[in-house]
Amino acid sequence: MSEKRVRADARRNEDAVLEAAKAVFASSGVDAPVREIAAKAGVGLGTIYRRFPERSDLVAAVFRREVDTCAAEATALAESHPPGEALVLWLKRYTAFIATKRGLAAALHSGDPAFEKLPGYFRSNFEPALTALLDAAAAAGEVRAGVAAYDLLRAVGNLSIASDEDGPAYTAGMVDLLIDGLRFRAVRPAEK
Amino acid sequence: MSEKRVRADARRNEDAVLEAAKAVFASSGVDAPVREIAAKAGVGLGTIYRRFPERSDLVAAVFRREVDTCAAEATALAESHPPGEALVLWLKRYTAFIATKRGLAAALHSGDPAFEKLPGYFRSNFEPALTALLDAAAAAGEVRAGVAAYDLLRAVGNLSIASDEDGPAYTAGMVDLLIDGLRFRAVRPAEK
DNA sequence: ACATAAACGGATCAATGTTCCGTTTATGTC
DNA sequence: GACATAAACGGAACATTGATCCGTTTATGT
Repeated sequence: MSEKRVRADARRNEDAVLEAAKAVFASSGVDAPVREIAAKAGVGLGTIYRRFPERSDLVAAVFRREVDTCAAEATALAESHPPGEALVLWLKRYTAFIATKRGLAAALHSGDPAFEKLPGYFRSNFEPALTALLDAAAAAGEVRAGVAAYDLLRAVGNLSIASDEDGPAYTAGMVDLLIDGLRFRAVRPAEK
Repeated sequence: MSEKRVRADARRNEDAVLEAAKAVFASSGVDAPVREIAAKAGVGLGTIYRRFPERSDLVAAVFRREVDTCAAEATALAESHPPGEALVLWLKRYTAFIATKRGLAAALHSGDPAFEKLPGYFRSNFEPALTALLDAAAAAGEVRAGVAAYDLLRAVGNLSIASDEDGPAYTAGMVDLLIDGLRFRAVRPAEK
């Protein structure tokens, strides 16, 4: 079923709203009022609600957009870095992404139907991205083979669950350890 | 500094409010409106806000009360069951407690200052309770020694993070496995 | 240039968190 | 038991926010 063409001003406003929402969530938290987002985007409330029927739909859209951006960065890194380096850089990027999702995570587990498809979206975007990086790095002999992307994604997610203020340093240190664990027992091509 | 005596009707209403809040959170979710809680408790809105300056203070109070109840059950179980059995029963009770805190967990991670002392309250109540049960069970040779209560509490918490509808069954099964892991390599007193 | 439909935006409404203050009641003293 | 007093009560009112509605504006196709 062909999608009805969307006007240019509608596309422009949608982008503005998503950018504004991202910035407002970062500065005022994921519970910041829609009026603040509208003011920052320079649009009316009706403009936001015409495109996002409920506030949670807007939150979910921001999340999906950031998943898209982070997943796309895997391809970009693979094109400009050696396999092992690309993998490490992306895992650090992903860890940073998870860190900024703390407040969003609370909303995600609120039971709101708008969020129920997000875990799947998350997985269907990140898993292929990381699998590609892992395969390339393993083929280059820079990491061991046989590590499932999903397991790594969950591991970083779990390691990011920290209850003290030293959380970020702890998480970064543990992710470094994880990466070194990947390197250990890598099989160099010439050794095969 | 001596605490000013609180009137009997004030104490009665506070209990009524906390009981009502617990029931309303269970039936309507942790975001249920204060008006619903007031109606169920049979008090006015001013009565709630006089004792709990903000809604999040009420949520935190409900949580502390349930932590108190669950922790106290450890002592009660120890008095009426053999050590190993008391340990198992309490771990299951604790698992059930964690399960009912899903919605509350979202609120807890919202960044609200009312909740920032709760992890400490949680830990300072549950850790001694579980340590006592573990020590008694180890002394009876029913479980291995050397397992930190805090590690177990966190493990059950982490195992309770499930993203599908089979979560409860999965969690129960994994907690059973954990308990069996405790039993394995228990040192019977006569074998020492 | 014009017709038309998509998009806009902000006033308005409903719901909820929170405050305020006149009224009620528990408690201590005589 | 009467009385004074202060603690507690409760619901109307206020502020804020999610969401809706409809007159106006603007993008787009002919």
